[in-house]
Amino acid sequence: MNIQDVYKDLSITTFFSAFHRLGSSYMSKQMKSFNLGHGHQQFLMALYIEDGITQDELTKRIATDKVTTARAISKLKEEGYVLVEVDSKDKRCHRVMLSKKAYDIREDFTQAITDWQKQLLNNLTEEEEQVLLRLCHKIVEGKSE
Amino acid sequence: MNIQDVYKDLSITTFFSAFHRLGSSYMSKQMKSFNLGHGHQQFLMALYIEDGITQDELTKRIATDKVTTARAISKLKEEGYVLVEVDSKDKRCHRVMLSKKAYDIREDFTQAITDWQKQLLNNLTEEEEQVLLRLCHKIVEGKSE
DNA sequence: ACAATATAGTTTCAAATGCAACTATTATTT
DNA sequence: AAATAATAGTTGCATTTGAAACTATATTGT
Repeated sequence: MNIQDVYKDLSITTFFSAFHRLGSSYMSKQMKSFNLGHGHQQFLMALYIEDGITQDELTKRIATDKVTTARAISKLKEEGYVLVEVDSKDKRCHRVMLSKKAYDIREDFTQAITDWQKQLLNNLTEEEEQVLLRLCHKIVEGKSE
Repeated sequence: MNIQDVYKDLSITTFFSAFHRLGSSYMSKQMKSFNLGHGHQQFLMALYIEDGITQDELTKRIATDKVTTARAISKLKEEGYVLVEVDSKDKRCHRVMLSKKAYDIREDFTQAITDWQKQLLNNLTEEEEQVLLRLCHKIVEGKSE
């Protein structure tokens, strides 16, 4: 039984899970230098994209649980990467702001993600990579209405 | 800031993690009727594709940790879905065989996976879905040499 | 043949994650 | 305006998961 046969019936779910695990493992090591775990990566990324959003917005964008967000932000605060501030208009909302320290590591951090992506997708052409990203976007767009 | 902008800079890693989480959550509920968790799904799937492979082979195909495999198989055995047998030639290897019970649930089980896939990819055309699957295969092929 | 190395699997421990129940604040209904 | 419902976040508990160290068997090198 060759390798194509082995994977031929695997579902999308299995692929995504495998890619997630491989990425977690890789990023765990990379994030150690920032004193963070692989799970924090997405939160930093989302905040680089839009600084100052609330925990609830983070939860929605990352498609995770609010508990996970709360704990991730708590850790990021503890490590000095973010500041948390209660919204003046709606006191239920906590706004998360990136610190200087967070911007200081931005380049190294995004490089680590880029490196991982390159490694994971090394078998794809530039064009295929773009197609894959576009399909991912399209999947997400279908969910966010 | 509209939804496209929000996701426009997200990396492949973030997408895969989100898809994995969404799938885990969905499959957790589905797997309850089999007395299993979402993590067992991939092991059953791999065994339906090739019955009687060793734990080590399972670990490699699912791209997980051997600890995770050991525990998953232990649970599947406990629930009567598999039988484990020490290889006669190499006593280090444990071969995992599907039971009748495993084949009995096969249809319902694969249906659950199909349903999830449909739900996740509902925004994609049939053709796009095929492209996505093909790209996933290609990514994996690059890893397995 | 024996020592060193590699491989398959298990055990132990620590970290990540999710669900349910909770508090605090805001919005809606009557 | 008071009661009810909805929303944002937190806490506690249980489950899942992975890394490191371990045991048992097999392979390799001399």
